[in-house]
Amino acid sequence: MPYRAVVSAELAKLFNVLSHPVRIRIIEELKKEDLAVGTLKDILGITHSAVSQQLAVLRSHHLVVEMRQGRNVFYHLRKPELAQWIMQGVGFISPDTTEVEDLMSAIQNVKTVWGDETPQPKRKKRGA
Amino acid sequence: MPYRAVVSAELAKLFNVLSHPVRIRIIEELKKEDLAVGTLKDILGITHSAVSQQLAVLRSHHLVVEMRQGRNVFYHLRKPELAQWIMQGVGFISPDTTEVEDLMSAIQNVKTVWGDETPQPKRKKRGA
DNA sequence: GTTGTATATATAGATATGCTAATGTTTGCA
DNA sequence: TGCAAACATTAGCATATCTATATATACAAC
Repeated sequence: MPYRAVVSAELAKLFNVLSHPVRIRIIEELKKEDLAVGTLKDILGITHSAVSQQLAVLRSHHLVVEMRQGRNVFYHLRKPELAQWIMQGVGFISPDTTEVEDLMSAIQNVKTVWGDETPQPKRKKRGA
Repeated sequence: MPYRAVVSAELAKLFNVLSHPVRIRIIEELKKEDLAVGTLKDILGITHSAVSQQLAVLRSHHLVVEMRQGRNVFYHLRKPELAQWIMQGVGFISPDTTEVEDLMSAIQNVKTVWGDETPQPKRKKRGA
C-alpha cells in the first residue's frame, strides 16, 4: 500500500475514534487527572455501560491506559498532549451547525475549563 | 445544552468528517494548490463520483470551498492550517494497527511530501 | 438545439456504530 | 464461602455510512 494511503488510513482510524462526543469529553476530563469509571459516569450523566464501551474504544486504540486500584479502575491519557491538540480543532468547526452565538460562547467557556492551549499572544491587540 | 456538550458535539462532527482516508487525502492534496475534481480523481485513482461525494461532505462542513472555472470546479481549503493540524495527529496514531516498521517509514515519507509543521521548499515529484 | 465533457446527486445493498438491557468478571469484606 | 460493588462484555435492535451504479445538471463548442 502506498505510504500516503497508509498514513491516511491510520489517521482516519484515529479520527473515527475521536468522532464521538462522549469520547471527546472523556479525553478532556482526563486531561487534568486520572478518573475512575464511576466518576466519569457521574460527570457525563450516562450509564456505566456506555462509559465502559466508549473507554473500550479509546483503550483499543491506546489513547488511554487503565490502572486498577481495588475495585476501581482509573483511566489516564497515554499522551496528555492529545487533549490540547483536540482543543485546537475548535478553530475548524463549521460555523453554522449550531446557533453561532451559542457556539462561540460555549467555546469560550470550554476554553476556560479545558484550557486554551493554542499558542496565542498575551494581550496583543490586532486591528479589527 | 451545557457548553461542554455543545463543543464536544461539534468537535465530534468535525472528527467524523475527517474519519475517512479519501477525505484526508483530499485535504492534504489541497494544501499545496487548488485542484479540480478530475485532477483529484487521477491522483487518488478512484471514480469521479467517489471524489464528488467526499467533496460534498467536506463542503457541507465548510472545510473546502468550490470555485467554478468553465467546465471545471476547483476546490481549495478554507483554512489551510487544517492540513497542518491533521498531520500533527500522526503523533497519536496507535502503534499496532499496521506493521510498525511500515507505518513509521510511511509517516516519514508522508511528512516529506505533505510536510510537517515547518514550511518547506517546493517539490515537484509526485511518486507513490 | 445537440453533443460531449465535467461534475453532482440519488438510490440501494452491505457494513458499521451506538444504545439499552442483560449477563460476566474481578475485587473487597463479612 | 457468599454477597455486594465496580467494571466489562455481550446481544439485539435502530440508525448511520460506504460503495457502486445510475441518473441528472452545467457548461463549452458547434
